[in-house]
Amino acid sequence: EYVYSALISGLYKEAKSEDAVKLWKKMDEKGFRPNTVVYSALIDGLCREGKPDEAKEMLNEMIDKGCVPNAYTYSSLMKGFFKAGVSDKAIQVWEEMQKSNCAVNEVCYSVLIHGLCEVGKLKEAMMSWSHMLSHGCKPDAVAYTSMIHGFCNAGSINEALRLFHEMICQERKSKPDIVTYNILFNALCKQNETSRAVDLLNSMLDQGCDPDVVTCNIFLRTLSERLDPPQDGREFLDELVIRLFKRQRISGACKIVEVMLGKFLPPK
RNA sequence: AUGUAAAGGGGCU
Repeated sequence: EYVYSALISGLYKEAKSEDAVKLWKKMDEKGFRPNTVVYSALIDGLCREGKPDEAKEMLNEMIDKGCVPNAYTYSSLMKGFFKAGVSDKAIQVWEEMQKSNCAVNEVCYSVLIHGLCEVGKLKEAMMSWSHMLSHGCKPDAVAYTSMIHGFCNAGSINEALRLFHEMICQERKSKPDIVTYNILFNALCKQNETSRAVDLLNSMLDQGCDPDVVTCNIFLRTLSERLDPPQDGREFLDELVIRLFKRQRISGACKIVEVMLGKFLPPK
């Protein structure tokens, strides 16, 4: 099981689906009975390939054979249908999971909330958020960030910030990370609230979170598009490097220097 | 304590 699941998953991720299917057939010929993990790897692979309907058939097959789908299986399938633009079927999978005895976790909720937000169903996403809380499932950083992203895209930055402040007080697995911050930077910059974005950047540095290449791109873009006269961002990044260095954040500073070199913005 | 076969979030394109 361990080898087959790892191979199938890896082959699909490298876009070698023919090889994955060959392996699956070979496994079958050998009379090997795949378990939940192996089925889940195949279902996830089919979804990545854009074939969620085939993946759904495999779900039915595994159930017929007495194999019990779990949160991995259902979350992959939901994501697959969302990715294919068939959110109705994704929701059907969600409902099927609810009817099963499967323990729903924060990953399932993240996939659902992300998918709903992506098709503009913010209300439904918020209902899923409440559902998660009322069922005793604690949102982790990804779940929070998915909901925050949904609020930002709907223009509800204040709602997004309310969740963000909630995250700050949580335990480690629910603390905001660089992805959370980048989503907020992007939303604030796009609403011409650059100074609030810079304030948030400062508090991020205080929290011990290092900026990355996406952070740089977000700020460089606003500096060149929203500023009169436009800036190339070199000074901004130079200052960032210095501030990281002063805080002994050597690897964080190096990351920014690498970004600068990659953009032909020579650091001072 | 953490990690140890399969699933989830960010900018530009």
